[in-house]
Amino acid sequence: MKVRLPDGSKKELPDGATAADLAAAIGPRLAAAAVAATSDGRVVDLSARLTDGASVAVVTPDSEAGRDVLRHSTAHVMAQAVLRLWPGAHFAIGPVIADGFYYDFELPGGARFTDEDLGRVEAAMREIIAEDQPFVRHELTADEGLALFADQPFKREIIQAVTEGASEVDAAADVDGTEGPPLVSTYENSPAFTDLCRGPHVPSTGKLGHFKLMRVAGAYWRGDEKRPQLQRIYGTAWESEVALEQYLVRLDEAERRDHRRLGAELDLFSFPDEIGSGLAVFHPKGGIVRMEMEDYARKRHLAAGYQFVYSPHITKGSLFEESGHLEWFADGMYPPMELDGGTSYYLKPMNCPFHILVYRSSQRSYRDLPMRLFEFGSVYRYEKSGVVHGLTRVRGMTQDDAHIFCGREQMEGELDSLLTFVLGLLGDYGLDDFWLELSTKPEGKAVGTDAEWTEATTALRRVAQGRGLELAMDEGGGAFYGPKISVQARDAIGRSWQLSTIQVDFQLPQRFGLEYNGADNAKHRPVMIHRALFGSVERFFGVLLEHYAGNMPTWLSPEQVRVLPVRDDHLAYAEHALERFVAQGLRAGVEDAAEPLGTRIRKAKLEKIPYVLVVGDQDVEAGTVGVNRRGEDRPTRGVPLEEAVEAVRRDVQGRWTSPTGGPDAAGMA
RNA sequence: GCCUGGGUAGCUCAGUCGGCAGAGCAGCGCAUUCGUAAUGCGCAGGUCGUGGGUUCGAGUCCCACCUCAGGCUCCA
Repeated sequence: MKVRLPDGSKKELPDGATAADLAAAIGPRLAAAAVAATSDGRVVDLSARLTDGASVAVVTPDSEAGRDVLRHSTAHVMAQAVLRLWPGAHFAIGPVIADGFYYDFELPGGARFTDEDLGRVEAAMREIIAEDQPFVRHELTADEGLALFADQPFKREIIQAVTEGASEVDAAADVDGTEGPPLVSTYENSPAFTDLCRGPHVPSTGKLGHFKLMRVAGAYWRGDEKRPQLQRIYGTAWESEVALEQYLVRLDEAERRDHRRLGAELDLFSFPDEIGSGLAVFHPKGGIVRMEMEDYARKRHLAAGYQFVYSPHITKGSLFEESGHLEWFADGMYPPMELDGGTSYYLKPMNCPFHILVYRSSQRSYRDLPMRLFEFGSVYRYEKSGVVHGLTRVRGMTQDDAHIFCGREQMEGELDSLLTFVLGLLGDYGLDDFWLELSTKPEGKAVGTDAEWTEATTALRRVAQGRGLELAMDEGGGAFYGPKISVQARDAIGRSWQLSTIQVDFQLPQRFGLEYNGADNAKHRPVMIHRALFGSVERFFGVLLEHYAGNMPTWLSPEQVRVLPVRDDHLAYAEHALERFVAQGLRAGVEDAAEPLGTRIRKAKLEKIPYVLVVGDQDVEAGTVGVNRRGEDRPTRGVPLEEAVEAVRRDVQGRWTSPTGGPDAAGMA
């Protein structure tokens, strides 16, 4: 028989040859490295028989597919190790995830994993790997499978779900697509361990070894809060010790960028216990960053035709009854404050009802539309205690929130210009790698007719597609009142953050009976678009901080320039220089020579100040400064003072994100 | 809310068997006046997350709560 190789060539093999035979026929080094193969795009075991005419490729561990196989096989070895250490444990599923894998278990007697257990499990895994056990695939009927896993309830549940053709396809099992009784596949490592699995796997455990168990966690069976909570171990596995090491370094880098750590180090914000979980205070330096962020957004919104409104933090419950929030969002709200007359007041979780009341405060004409009402609105949401996380998930936040009221026929155009506005604005903050996600009607938790949902969803989809950006579907992920597009941004180290959301809403205008007089002198109902570009100011702050690793662009930096006199007899000149920067509206400071120059430079660098200027005898003489820019190795001496002022001014005015503030400089301490 | 691990000086952390509360950095004082990432000496700083309990004696053992981290679930 003949098979086609990736380079287009054909290879003649004896009938019945396996993928391993193919690798061996190509070369001994490939055969030794091979962990799996692909046949017509499907990843298969090396032991799989090839079919005549198939397009095949050998999979090595240094590819995405290869690492997946490695990780999946390592997960099996971990399960085997856990079952060896905890006889009678039940094991559930063990899929591959980004950069690693996990496996869920139920330990006998309700036991839990502790961090110390990770070392024991790792040691047992290394034994299994040293034993070089083969992964042997078997195919069984469902009944045989149920018998084999008689004492493994989770495996039995998977077999039942999969063979009944349930739509929830599970990664842990495989159904033979052909006629006859449904088959499931298993992999046997040793007489002591067989796992239900779709595969494929490396040929034997000896191919594994560059792994590390990362942490233990609880996880609900099938992600359902109402089902038993299982014990999960997360691990990572790589093709080589070097690759594993590089991954761990990458984790360290992410940790160095952690906005919670940077927030404390740079004295930007904190979460005092005295206030409560998920409630931040911004310190003076963080306050400047935030003020600049907000001021620029205000300017852009004004220019884009938004009108500014303000609304209170609390309201009578009747408003949230009218809006439907008490019916649909009560779980996310703080409990009511009961006042004298028995009236309940609530902290607002959203701004929309207030903006609606502004709209409804007088008669509206088609000439008023689209009406775009903007507010930095602080809202409070009662998040479950386990979910608060730094600035990205808080209980009190400020949204850069606006509601656009427009005619139905204006909707699509408005959405389109809105998306342009969003991407442009985010770009000015230095984010420029986006993808979109379209969230559709949530089942059983939505208001409105199917026709309305379809109309809104279609409009959003058309606008999103018109952008040519990657578009992912989030079926059932919409809010109860309408579908949405969320704009996801990738940061400097490739992580995605959900930022902007744009939601269409036919419901609230209806609930609140909103109207406008059309050109036809008839009453019409406006459409409402909810949108927040930062998502929340707090989250966006955190995202920018991580994106820049604390090296905020100069225009956002709390202190843009620090002037250091070499000796105190240069102090007067340093202060003169300072005045020149301050006169241009720049944020600058001077530190006198009480400490050695090297120490003061180090302090300024650790504070990530974009421009450190040193002035000494020569500068006083010549009217110059020595410029030490963030992200550059060596300073530039003898720059005329006014030239330096102008350079910083241009940096700020242009909102440069590179090189001094951008990701290019992000690696600098 | 659930699972695992934490909370000791402003920060990072040590604290053995239950027996006087420790270090580095930061801060303050004095000296030092220096050309590009840590000058020296000294001083001060703590209700060991909070509240109960066990004990002659608790940072250490037990219980409850608060809070943080990593997950699950959820979401801007």
